[in-house]
Amino acid sequence: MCDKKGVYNFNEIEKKWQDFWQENKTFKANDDSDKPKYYVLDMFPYPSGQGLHVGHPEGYTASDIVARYKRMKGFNVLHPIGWDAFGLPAEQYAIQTGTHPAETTKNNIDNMRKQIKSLGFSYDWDREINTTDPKYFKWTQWIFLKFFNSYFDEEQQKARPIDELVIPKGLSDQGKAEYIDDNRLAYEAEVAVNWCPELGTVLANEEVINGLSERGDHPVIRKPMRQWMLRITKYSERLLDGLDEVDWTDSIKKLQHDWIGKSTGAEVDFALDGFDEKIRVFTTRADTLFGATYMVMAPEHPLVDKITADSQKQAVEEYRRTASRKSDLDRTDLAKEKTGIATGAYAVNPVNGQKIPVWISDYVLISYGTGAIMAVPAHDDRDFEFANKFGLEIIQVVEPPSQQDKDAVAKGQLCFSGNGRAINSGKFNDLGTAEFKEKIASWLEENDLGKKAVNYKLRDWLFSRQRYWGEPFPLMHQKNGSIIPLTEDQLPLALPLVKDYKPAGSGEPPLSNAPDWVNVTLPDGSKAKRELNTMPQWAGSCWYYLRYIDPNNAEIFCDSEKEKYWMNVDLYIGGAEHAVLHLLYSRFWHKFLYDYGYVSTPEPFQKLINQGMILGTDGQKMSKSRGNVVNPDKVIADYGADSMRLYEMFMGPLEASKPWNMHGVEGVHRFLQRFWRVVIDEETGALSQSVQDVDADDETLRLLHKTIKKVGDDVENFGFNTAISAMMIFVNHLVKMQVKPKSAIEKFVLILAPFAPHIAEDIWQKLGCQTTLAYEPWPGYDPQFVKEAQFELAVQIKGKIKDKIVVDADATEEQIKEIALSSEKVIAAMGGKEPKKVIVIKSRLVNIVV
RNA sequence: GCGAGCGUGGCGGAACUGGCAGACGCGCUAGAUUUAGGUUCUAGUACCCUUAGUGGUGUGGAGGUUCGACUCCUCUCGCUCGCACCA
Repeated sequence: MCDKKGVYNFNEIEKKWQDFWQENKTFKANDDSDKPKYYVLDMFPYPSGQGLHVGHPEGYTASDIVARYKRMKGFNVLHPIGWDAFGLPAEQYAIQTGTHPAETTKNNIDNMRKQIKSLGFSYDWDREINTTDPKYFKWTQWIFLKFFNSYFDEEQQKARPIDELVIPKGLSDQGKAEYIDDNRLAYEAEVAVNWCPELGTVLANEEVINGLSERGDHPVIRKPMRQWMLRITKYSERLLDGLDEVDWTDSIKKLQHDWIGKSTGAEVDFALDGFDEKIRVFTTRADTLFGATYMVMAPEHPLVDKITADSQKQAVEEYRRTASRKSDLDRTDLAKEKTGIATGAYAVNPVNGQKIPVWISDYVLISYGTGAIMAVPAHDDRDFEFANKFGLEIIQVVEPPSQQDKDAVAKGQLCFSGNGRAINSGKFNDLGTAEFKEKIASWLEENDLGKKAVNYKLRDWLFSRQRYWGEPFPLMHQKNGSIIPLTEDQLPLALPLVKDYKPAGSGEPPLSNAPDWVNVTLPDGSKAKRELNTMPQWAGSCWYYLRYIDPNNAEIFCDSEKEKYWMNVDLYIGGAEHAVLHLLYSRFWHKFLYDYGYVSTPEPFQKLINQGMILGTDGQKMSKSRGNVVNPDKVIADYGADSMRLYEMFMGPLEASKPWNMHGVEGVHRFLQRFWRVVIDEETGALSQSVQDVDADDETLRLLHKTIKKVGDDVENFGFNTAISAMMIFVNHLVKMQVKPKSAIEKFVLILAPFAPHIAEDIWQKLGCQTTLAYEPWPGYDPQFVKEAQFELAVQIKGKIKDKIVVDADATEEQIKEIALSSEKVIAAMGGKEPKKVIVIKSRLVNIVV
């Protein structure tokens, strides 16, 4: 084998073409082109020390096939890649070894870039970006400052400069400043965070598992800390509406829809017996007001202190202390029984003047609605459970439609939360649920007791992290507490060098270890301190797709003419794990930039595809501990990048999870090898003698055209596995032929090229073509050849196949019927009976009913 | 608990809009080439039965609609993934 000159030497071929593409900048996207544009984007990777795993190339291969296909279809294609390079692992490594995260990151990027290049993806490498590059994060900081300097105009439903905010009259200077700060889209707030005393740091929700830290299993508690927040909730409605405009799967849309969690209902004020204050509640079931038998406030509710009776003070205090120590996870653990304590205070039900007790319980969340509820135990499962536990009154006010439920609910044995007919509700009796809601809302409004209201589950975005390896906030704090943002010419604000990457024990972030950087003298001689928090990893990925459009612009994050040409992203491929957060955050930033006219489209990503997970050979998720991780470098070394790409696509549908199988790689490798041998003489490396300039026979021509159609259609629909299967069928046909028509092979090479570009380029060259095939037009097909000349007609009697007859494709229904009925086998099978009904499906089958 | 998705040979998977289930690949069996293994090539391969047929059964299970169901409807079982007290 080794002495033959012309064997399929994939290592050599792949290196040769990767070098060629790089030297010739084959895939450089042109900003100034008459061609229609196509922007195909991959979710950029975090450059980890582990390097690439086989999951990465799945999405990247799919997008690369589309990119290459679209180029051949005459599109000007933008297909970029970069690095989402801020993040915790490099920082942890720095804590352990003292290596600067920038160095670790650079090494990891160099390694992964090499790996990615070895797969032959058609990226425009001149547009490579890196979120940790100061030239990049300058603009992340710049966008943050825009948020800081903006407010949300409710009337226009859009962001506007903070200077244009109308400030209420009669405020003191301090009051004005506070009013402004309260309206900024980036604001500071004291919020409860996951604090891990053992690690001395704050953790993200995802890093807390069952109340313990993911790393090291240390206890995590809730602790209020000053944090930066982004007011994403102002965009709830627009983020919801925008989902109608994009071409995403229903399941992803639903995920985002539910995450935003819009619910419409009413706010109702309950007077407090003996106090001037009122308790305001939010409810979606104002029609059950007559059944409200008690109230519950969140333990953190500001009224609790005021209204608690002296006799309950101690118990209430203790309950609040316990609740505050619980993590969110503990609090939401359904397995736990409901807890709570009465405050000793009473509220008055506005519809009937009934005095009802006020309790506190941690099943009511301070962060949703008004932080207090009216409890209707007969018609709310949670209230039902609570009332039963503490012996509170249950009054039925809705009659269920089903007789069975009716009795159980009446006896107080069952809670019914569906719609029904109103009872025990005074003048509202007999109303249906929907109608009741309307009527009671108007009644509340007329009597100044409440109004219609909308609530969202979506919370403002906690945007600061107590970490080193992130974008510094471009802000300074003065002694008097006021905040001075940096000006645009002061950006980027780079990270300082520190000796110690650990957070200070007090919870001060690692940046406090760089006093020279932290302490600033302002032009007027006064002192200020820089913000010590950094931004979360999501920040850089919120807008990276815009930077690819204009990666080196020093004046603006993206030139608006170029933005208008390239946006929006036509196809976005990435993992489903980002279905909510990344995609929601970047849509939010995009809409914000849209408000200022920096981007021209309301949504960034038109079409979204989530590739499925690649599992280990054992069908389990790949992990180091299971020892089932497949190394892509090894696969490429053994079988080549083309085989790797082909196998990743051949495994199954792109969006499905599927297990890896090394024999499968061998299978597609054999396919490439077989094709190679069809065309190339293995002894000499020249074109095989059997490839000749002859006309293709009818069968070959039909198969070729059918294959061209099938592969093109499948690429358009992301059915890469079936496209490959069609190409295998074609090659199997070629193998059988003594003389192979060169013209057919030329066309076939072109459709293979997006999938296995190296071998295709090489064969293209051996066929005598001088230059790269990357911009050769995608071959067309002739519809007349796609149809078969004849087909095999299946003849069924009562749905069972009795005969198969070859029939001309242009036979009429009558002719087909006749042919079928005159078949000997059919006549025999009918046994002399007369056909009752004959169903003819053209070009498929005939079904005879007797 | 709620929501979404999925169940097809030994395995990964195909099957257009209700029209021949199992394309393509893996694996396996037999044969050819080879000193042998591997490679390559040829033939076969859903299951069951028998005298190998013009046979029976088959798309998680049970019903239904239809001339005809992997496909549509109802119920049910199993798996996977989200969400998880949002009033």
